[in-house]
Amino acid sequence: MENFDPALDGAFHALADPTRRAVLRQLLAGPKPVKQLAEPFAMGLPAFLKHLRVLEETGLIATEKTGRIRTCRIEPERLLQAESWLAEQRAFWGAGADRLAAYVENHLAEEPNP
Amino acid sequence: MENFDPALDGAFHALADPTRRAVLRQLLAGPKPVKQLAEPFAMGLPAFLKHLRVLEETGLIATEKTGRIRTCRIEPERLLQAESWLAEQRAFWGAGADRLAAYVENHLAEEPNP
DNA sequence: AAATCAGTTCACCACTTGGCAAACCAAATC
DNA sequence: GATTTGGTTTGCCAAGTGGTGAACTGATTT
Repeated sequence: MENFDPALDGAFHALADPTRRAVLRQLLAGPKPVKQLAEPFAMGLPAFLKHLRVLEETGLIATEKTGRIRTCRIEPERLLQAESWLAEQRAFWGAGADRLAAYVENHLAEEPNP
Repeated sequence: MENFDPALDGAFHALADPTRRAVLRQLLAGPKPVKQLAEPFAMGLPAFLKHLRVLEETGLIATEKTGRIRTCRIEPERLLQAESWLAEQRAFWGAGADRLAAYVENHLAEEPNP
């Protein structure tokens, strides 16, 4: 029932950028320092740091600075929250019988694009 | 490996707005005309139509106009695509053993002795 | 035919986003 | 102690977003 959940807003907004999704992908393999994370992207560090800050403020990653390097690690809770919202919606449109019938009628006759 | 998928960009961007998420919730119960969809929200129709267009261009909903009323219905494919991306990431960070250990250490008060 | 109703379009506005360059700070390194 | 290295801050800019009000179109009702 939490339609106005700011955490969801932030999580989906953060995920809407390919750079940020790629950062999350990199962090799946384990924590990494900022510069190593930034390497694959064709942009300056300031721009990249903005993306990191978005991810951190949203709670999708956490960072810690030791010495002069800042290490980033993934923070799975928000990711799980976003996924569970989507799963909840899916469960819902699976629930209505007529809704399901309409879906079948409209989509099963054609070839869906994967 | 499709990090630069514009469809995902659009889907997550569309989901980042509470109004649009609420519209999707309403449509889970079945197709609805525009005005009925717009009723719960404290905004004019032009602003609401912009949200609907975002949802439609992203492929999250489909609309059809008969007479003077436009009926909207949900289009589950994009939703599934977004959810499966998240599920994929979750599967990944479940894969790394040290990553999993760090997660347990940081978030669970239990002892993960395998 | 006139009035209403459901959308639509248009012009405009405040605010955010995503990028840049340049200067700056602190920690390693030479 | 001078220099590189990793990160940060500060302005700045073009483009996009989310909203408004007013005018308009076309279908329905009276």
